Amino acid sequence: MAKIATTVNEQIRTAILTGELSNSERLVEEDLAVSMGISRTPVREALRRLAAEGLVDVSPNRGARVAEWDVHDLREIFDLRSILESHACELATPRASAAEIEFLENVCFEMEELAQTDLSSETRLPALAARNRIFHGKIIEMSNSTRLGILIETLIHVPIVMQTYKVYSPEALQRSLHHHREIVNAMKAGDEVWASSVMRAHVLAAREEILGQPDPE
Amino acid sequence: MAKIATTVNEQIRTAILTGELSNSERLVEEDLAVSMGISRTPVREALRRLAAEGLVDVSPNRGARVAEWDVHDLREIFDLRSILESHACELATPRASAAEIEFLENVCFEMEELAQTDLSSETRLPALAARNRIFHGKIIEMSNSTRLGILIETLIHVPIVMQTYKVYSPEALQRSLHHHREIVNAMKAGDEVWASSVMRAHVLAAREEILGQPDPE
DNA sequence: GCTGCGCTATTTGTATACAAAATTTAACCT
DNA sequence: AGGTTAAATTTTGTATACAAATAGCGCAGC
Repeated sequence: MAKIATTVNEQIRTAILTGELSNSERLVEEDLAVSMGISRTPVREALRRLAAEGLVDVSPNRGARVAEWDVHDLREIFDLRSILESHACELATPRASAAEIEFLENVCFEMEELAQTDLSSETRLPALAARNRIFHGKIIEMSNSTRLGILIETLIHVPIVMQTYKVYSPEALQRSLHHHREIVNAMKAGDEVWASSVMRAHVLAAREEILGQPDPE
Repeated sequence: MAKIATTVNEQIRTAILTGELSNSERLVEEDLAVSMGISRTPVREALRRLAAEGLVDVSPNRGARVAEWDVHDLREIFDLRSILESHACELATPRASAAEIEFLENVCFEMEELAQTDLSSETRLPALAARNRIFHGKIIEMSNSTRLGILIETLIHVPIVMQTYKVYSPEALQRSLHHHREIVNAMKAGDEVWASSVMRAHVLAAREEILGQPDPE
């Protein structure tokens, strides 16, 4: 069993994402350690990693709390995602191989199938969310920009992604799937402006679906 | 003496940035620890932090090495900076207060003064670089987007920034200063498209100045 | 000379111990 | 009673100890 710290990282992360650890709750190293039957050392490491991922806040000598996000934060995140993922599309389009296009089309097809089936939401939504991550991840990979991938990943770690499809209305889901198709079509046509524009719209649409109207401020 | 780990972090970082630790050199925890007269624990923590910042690579059970960047990496970084800093300008422009504009104008003025003086490069360049960081940092701060600031910061940690002005030709320096002025003017005019466009050009120009022509690949 | 094996020595990962700091609790003094 | 200070407790930060994994090295075999 290599790297307990990694396992711990996952455990704490899912605990946060599932809301098992409530917002701004204090994360006491010793408590977490004993509850997992390990020592504080790997817990400490995991907490620091999670801090780097933005899931917890740590203050010197005062420990870690689970991070808190307000609507403004989420808006920031979606704005940045819209910019960065759109850029990923732009980079990916001229590099896309036929095999990669086909792969993306397959994912599109699977998601469309899933959207039609009447499986109970408990099985359907995770399957959709997983395919969605694959779709977006593949494009980022195709962009061939390591740092871009890292930046997007740090943005995505934030919880909403988990619940994204839960709040999706049927119409929004349809629109989302159409966006995916359109992105692939644009890439197949080699039109990076088209592809990146659709991706930008795609993410911004998700933002509105989840956050509602832009806050006036 | 609070938080040795933070101190260590700084020490190792500057050691990397100054090239004191050569590229892809192995960073043995114990060695670093004894050379600093402390234990492995804070060194470990510092290394993980630096890994999160992208300055070192750590593999499980295999330790940390200082990260290596090739031209492709640097190109990626500048491209992303051009996008993100331009976005920062876009957000900052409608929010800019008169005082903030004045502050930026002051920084511009100081940099222009510095560029004219005949101080030896050893004192002039660091002063210019410092003002440059202040200028860009202020705009990011004005954008009021925490995450945007974090993303840009992780990109900037990479060494080139340190040497940026060293390789600047006099003409490039002049252009850079004019860009700064133009950005402030655009913000004063409340024209976020103008401001963000100049910023994008500003960063891309820096990219070319430092990296030369785009690699054909 | 080169490759593959196994051994030893380093080096990382985790646990535990102790010191410094912060938080909580209790007592104290107006 | 209210608020302030001072002890007591908890919690973090660092050091040390030990187990597991890796890397380096020599040697045999071809």
